[in-house]
Amino acid sequence: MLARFQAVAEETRLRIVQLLSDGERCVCELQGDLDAAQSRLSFHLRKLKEAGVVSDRRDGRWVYYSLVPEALEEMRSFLGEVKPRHVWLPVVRQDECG
Amino acid sequence: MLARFQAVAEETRLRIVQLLSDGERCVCELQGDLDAAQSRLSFHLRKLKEAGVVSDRRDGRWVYYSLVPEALEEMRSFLGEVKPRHVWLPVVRQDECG
DNA sequence: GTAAAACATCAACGAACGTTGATACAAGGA
DNA sequence: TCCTTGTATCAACGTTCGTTGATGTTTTAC
Repeated sequence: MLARFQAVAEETRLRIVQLLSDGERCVCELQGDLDAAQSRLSFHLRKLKEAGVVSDRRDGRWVYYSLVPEALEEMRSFLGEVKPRHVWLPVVRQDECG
Repeated sequence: MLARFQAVAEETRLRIVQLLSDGERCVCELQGDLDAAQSRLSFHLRKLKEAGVVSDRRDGRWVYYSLVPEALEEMRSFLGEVKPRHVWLPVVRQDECG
C-alpha cells in the first residue's frame, strides 16, 4: 500500500496517471504530452510499474502503458477504511502520558 | 492533490493515519504506539497538517491530532475519477510517433 | 545487413527528504 | 516563581530520489 502511494506521490507520475485515465499510451506519446526527456519518462514508468499501478504491453516498436484498475481500487478502499465514518466520543485520559 | 499523496506516501506518516482512524491522539500517545522520537513525530505531524490530512487541537498541555475526512475523501474521488471504468477500444495510430 | 525509431538502463550529479540531538516554547502544578 | 511535562523548531548529517546525457537493446523498414 505504501508503495502504491509512493508511486503516485510525484508530480510527473501523477500526471502520467491522469493521462492514462483516457486509455493506454506509448512512451513517445507521453513524451509529447509531458514535454519530458525519454529517459526521465522511462524512469517514472518503471516506478509506477514496480508499484503495480501501471502495466505495459509491447506492440512492435512501441510499448503501451495503461493503468491497473485493481491498484487504484486498493488505494480507494484503504482510504475508505481509514476515513472516520462518525464523530468520536470524547475520551477520558490520565494526567500523565508517558 | 499531489501534496495529499506526498503526505501519506511515507511509512511513519501512513502508520499515523492508520492510528488516527480510531480517533484523535496526542503526540505522546503516538510516540508510544510508534516507538518514535518526539521530534521525529512532530516533523511528520507537521507534514500531514500542512497537507491538510490532519488537524490539531490543543487541550492544556496536550495537542490532539485527528484525521480530516474531507482530505481523504478528495483522494478517494480523485482515484475514482482516474480509474478506468470500462475497457478501451483499440486505437488506430500513425506509423511515426514524434 | 544497415540504419533509424522506440524504449530501457546506467553513472554521475544535485536537490529534497527523514533522522537525530539540542534548544525553545507553552501550560500546569507545587 | 520554579520545575516538570508535552510539544515545536532548528541545524547538521546521511540517505533517498529525480534529472541528465550517454549507451545498450529491440524492432521495423530499406
